[in-house]
Amino acid sequence: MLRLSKLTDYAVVVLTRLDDAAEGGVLTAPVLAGNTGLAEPTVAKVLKILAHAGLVEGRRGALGGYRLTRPLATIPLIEVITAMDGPIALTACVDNSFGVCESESACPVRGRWDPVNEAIRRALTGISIADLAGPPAIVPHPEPAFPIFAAE
Amino acid sequence: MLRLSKLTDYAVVVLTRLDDAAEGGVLTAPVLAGNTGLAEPTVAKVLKILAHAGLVEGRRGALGGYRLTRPLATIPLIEVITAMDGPIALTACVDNSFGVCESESACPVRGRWDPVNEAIRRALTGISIADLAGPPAIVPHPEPAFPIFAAE
DNA sequence: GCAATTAGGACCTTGATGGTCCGGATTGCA
DNA sequence: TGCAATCCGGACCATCAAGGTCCTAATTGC
Repeated sequence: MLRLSKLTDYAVVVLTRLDDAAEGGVLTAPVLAGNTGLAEPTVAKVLKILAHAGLVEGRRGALGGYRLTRPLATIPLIEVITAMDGPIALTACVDNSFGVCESESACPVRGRWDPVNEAIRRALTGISIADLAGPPAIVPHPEPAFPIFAAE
Repeated sequence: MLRLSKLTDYAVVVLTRLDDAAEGGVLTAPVLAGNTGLAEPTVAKVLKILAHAGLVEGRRGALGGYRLTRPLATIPLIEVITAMDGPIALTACVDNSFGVCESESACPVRGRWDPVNEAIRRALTGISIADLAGPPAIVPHPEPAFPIFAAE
């Protein structure tokens, strides 16, 4: 299905809700769970991963919570996907690990998936989380030119 | 990981190998299995799905086999992915089926994934199977302009 | 009639994903 | 100083779809 994980979907929702916090304020995992309608342990898991990626910042103790480290408009979608799902890699043969594919010698598309991955990577880089959460009006993207096969 | 299924990967390999057949000739599943290094039942499965999608044509009986219905250059990658994996849909909330998501009322990104799916869809439409199997030299794509957020 | 081949589907196994839970560390407050 | 709230890190298990195999028809050529 070429789908991304639910955790990534949750992450986008949580990030947009986290944006509702007052300036400099923090939101706790239970509060975010309530706001999003997601289960609290799940939200906590998402926040931990996002914190590990540096997208959010956790503060412990009483009056602790999470807050964004950057405005949503400066967070490209691919960064969230990479944080939650790992690097974009449509197939297993994208890395240069030889010897793992038994069809290696006969495979005619070996190494050819890279441009595809790159094309998708660029598409996801050009969309910010703010674009997903923003007002209904679509904001034209500042980088309209999009050559699929750039010079390698 | 944002990966597509192995079957799709196999499909691309099989299609490129199928292109080796002589003009008008056919290749049988066992032969293709030998050429690709994949298991014969797996190749047969892939071919059946591709035949159902109209990308290849099967001929039964003795001297039967499969052949391409179109040149590889005219088959966009997305067509193979759609045939093998189903339609591109990064998240479950892309269709307009209301009432299935318990967080529906609180979800701030509802319906906002469509542009993302569309962006990826375009990226994959601009790449043909021939591009994946072709010579190392990258062929510049005839449709370089790629507005992420087109007017809706 | 027989062999070769595709067509269609059932079946089982395996791995990743989704989701939950627990103990420990940190912080603020009484 | 003790306590409560909260994040942090990881382990754990259930579920589900993907991967892969196999079997039985249907078709075709010799």
